[in-house]
Amino acid sequence: MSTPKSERILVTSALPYINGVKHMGNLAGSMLPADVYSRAMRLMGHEVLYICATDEHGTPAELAAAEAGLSVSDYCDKMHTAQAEAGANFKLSYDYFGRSSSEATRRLTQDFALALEANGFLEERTSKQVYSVADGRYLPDRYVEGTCPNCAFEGARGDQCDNCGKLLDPVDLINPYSAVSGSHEVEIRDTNHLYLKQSDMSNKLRAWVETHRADWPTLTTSIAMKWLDEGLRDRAITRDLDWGIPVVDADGNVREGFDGKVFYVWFDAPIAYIGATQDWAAQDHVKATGGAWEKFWRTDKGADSTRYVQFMGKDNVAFHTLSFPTTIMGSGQPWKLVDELKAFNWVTWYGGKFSTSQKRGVFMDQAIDIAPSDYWRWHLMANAPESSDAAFTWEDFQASINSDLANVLGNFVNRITSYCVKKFDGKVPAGGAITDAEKWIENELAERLPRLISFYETREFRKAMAETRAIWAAGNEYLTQAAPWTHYKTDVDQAAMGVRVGLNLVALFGILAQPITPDAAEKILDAMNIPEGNRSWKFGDVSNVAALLDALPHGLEISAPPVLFTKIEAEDIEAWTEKFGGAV
RNA sequence: GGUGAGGUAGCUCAGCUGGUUAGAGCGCAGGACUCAUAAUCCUGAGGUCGAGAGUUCAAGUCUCUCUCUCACUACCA
Repeated sequence: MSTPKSERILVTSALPYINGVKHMGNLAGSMLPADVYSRAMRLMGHEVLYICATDEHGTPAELAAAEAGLSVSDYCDKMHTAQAEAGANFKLSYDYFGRSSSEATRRLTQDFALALEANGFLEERTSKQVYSVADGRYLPDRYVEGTCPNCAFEGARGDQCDNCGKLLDPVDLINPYSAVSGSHEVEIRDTNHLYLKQSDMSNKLRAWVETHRADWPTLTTSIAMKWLDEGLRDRAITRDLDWGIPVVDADGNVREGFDGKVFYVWFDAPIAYIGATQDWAAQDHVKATGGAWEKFWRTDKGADSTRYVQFMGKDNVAFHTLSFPTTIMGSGQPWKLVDELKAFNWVTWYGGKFSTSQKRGVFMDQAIDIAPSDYWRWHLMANAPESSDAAFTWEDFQASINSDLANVLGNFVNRITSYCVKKFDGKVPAGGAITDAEKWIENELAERLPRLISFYETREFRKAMAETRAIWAAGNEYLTQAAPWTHYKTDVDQAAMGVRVGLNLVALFGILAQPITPDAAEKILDAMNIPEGNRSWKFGDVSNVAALLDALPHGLEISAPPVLFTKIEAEDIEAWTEKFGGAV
C-alpha cells in the first residue's frame, strides 16, 4: 500500500544524441519509460521534475554537420528543434528539454574538472592516437578503417571487424585509411589528455553499488559489477576536437597545452542533467513559482529528500554507475547521486538491429506519421525490453493495438457511453440495488489497483501494462454480469445501476490511461465531463473502491466519445512492411 | 577471446528466498450474449520449463558440463 505523502522525484532520461531523430528502440529504452513513470508519479500527487536534453558534443556531431553542410552549432540548433518536436509529438512530458551545449553545462563541466583535479582525481597522460593528415583531425578508433589482420575483410573498423567480430586496435589494421575522407595519409601521434582516475574510486563505487543490489534491476548491477570485477580503468575525459567544452584552468583561460581539445562528450553529458535543471530553474515562469534546482541536486539544500531515478539503455549503464558517480564523488561536493536506475535492453527489428543506413526500423518522425503516439506508447511499454531484448514486428504491433486498445478499452468506453446516451438521455443515472456484479468488480479493483500502483512504483512496465489491461477486461466482464440491457426490459432502475457503474469505470480508466495513452485519456475524461482539476488520483488512494464506482454526480451529462482507436488493417501492415523493410 | 543477460505453451512473456495437477495475453476450437469498433464474456485444447549429469524427501527454481541467441568489451555515443 502506498504511503499517502508527497515525494519529490527527479527523473532523467538518457540524453538522445544529436545526430538524428531517434528510432523507436531509443524511445522505448529511455525517454518513453521515463515519461510514463513521471506521468504516473504526477498522477499520484508527487512532485516530479522530468529532465532531458540533447547530447550535442563529440565526433559524430561534427561529421554529421559537415555532411549536412552546416556549422556544427547550426546543425545542433536544427537537430535540437527536430528532436524537441519529435518528443512533443510523442507527448513526452519533459519539464525541461535542454541542451548539453548550454552555458550552464559548460560552466558545471569545467568546475567539476577543476574540483576533481584539486582532489587528485585527474591526471594528464600521453597516449597514441590516429591522426589523419588530409582531414586535419584525430580520428576515433572506429573512424579508421582498413583490412582486418584476422580475416582479411577490407572494411574492418579500427575498434572491431564487422566481418569476423574480432576486437582490433587501429594499429593492427593493414592498409589503414580515414573513414571520413578515405585518405590513406594517416599516422599515429602522441597526444595529451586528462584522465579520470576511476581506479582510485573502485572500492567506494563497489560499496555504493552493493547497497543497491536489492533495488536496482539485475541488468544494472551486473553490468556495474562486471566492470568493477575486471578492474576499473582510468578513462580519458578529453578529446582532440574543436566542438565541445574547452578545458580551462582556474582562471578560466584555456589550459596550457589544451588548445584544440575539449571534454569528452561522456564527461559532460551526465553533467548536462544538472545543467538542464539549472536552465529549467532559470526560466521566468519557474522562478515566479519559487522553483529552484538545488533541492534536486544539492544534498545540503534539500536533495537528500529527493528521490532521483534514471532511465537508460544498457549501453549507458557503465557511465551512470561508474564514471558519473566518480565525477560526483570525486568532486567532494554535496551533489546528489542516483537512487534508482532503470536500464533497458534493446528493441530489435524483426530480431535484427535497427539500422539507419539500411533503412531498417522506424524512426520517431516516421512513426508518428504512421500511427498516433498513443499506439506506439502502449505497444512499446506493454512489450518493453525489460528482461531481454524484445523484437518489434508489425504483426505484434497490430495485435496489441487491435486487441488491447481498440477491442478491450476503446470498445468498452464506446459500448457503455453510447448505451447511456441512447437509453438514459446521456446523463449519469441514479437508482438500482447493489448485486453480486457490483461486489465482484469492487473486489476486483480492490485487488488490482494496489498492484498496478506498485508496478508503477517499481517501474515494472510490462507488468503495469498487463495489469492495466486486466482492469479494462474486468470492466467488460462487469458489463456482461450486470447486463443492463437485459434489466432494462423489466427494471429500468437496475439497468441504471449497471450503466452508472459502467460510466464510473470509464472515468477511472480515463484517469489510469493518462500516463500511457494521454490523448485517449483526455478524450475519455472530456466525454465524462470531468474538470481538469479533478483528473488526478492522489497517492493512488484505494481505501474506498466503492466510492470510485459512484464518483460521478448523478445527472451529470456525458457523451459518447468518437472512436478512440481505429484498428490496424492487414493492408496497413503490408504497406508498412513495404516501406520500412520489415521481415527480411 | 573475455564478461554479462537470456533460452518456459504456435507467438510474446510471468514464475520471489526449491514444495500440492507449471501461469497470463495473443492465436486456435467450442459455447453464451447482443449494449458495442463482427466487439465482449465463458469454457477448452496446447508445454518431458535449451541438452545432459548432480545435490535433495522434493528442481523451471540450486551446482557442474555442454549448446544456441543477444549485448557489452572502456577513443561511437
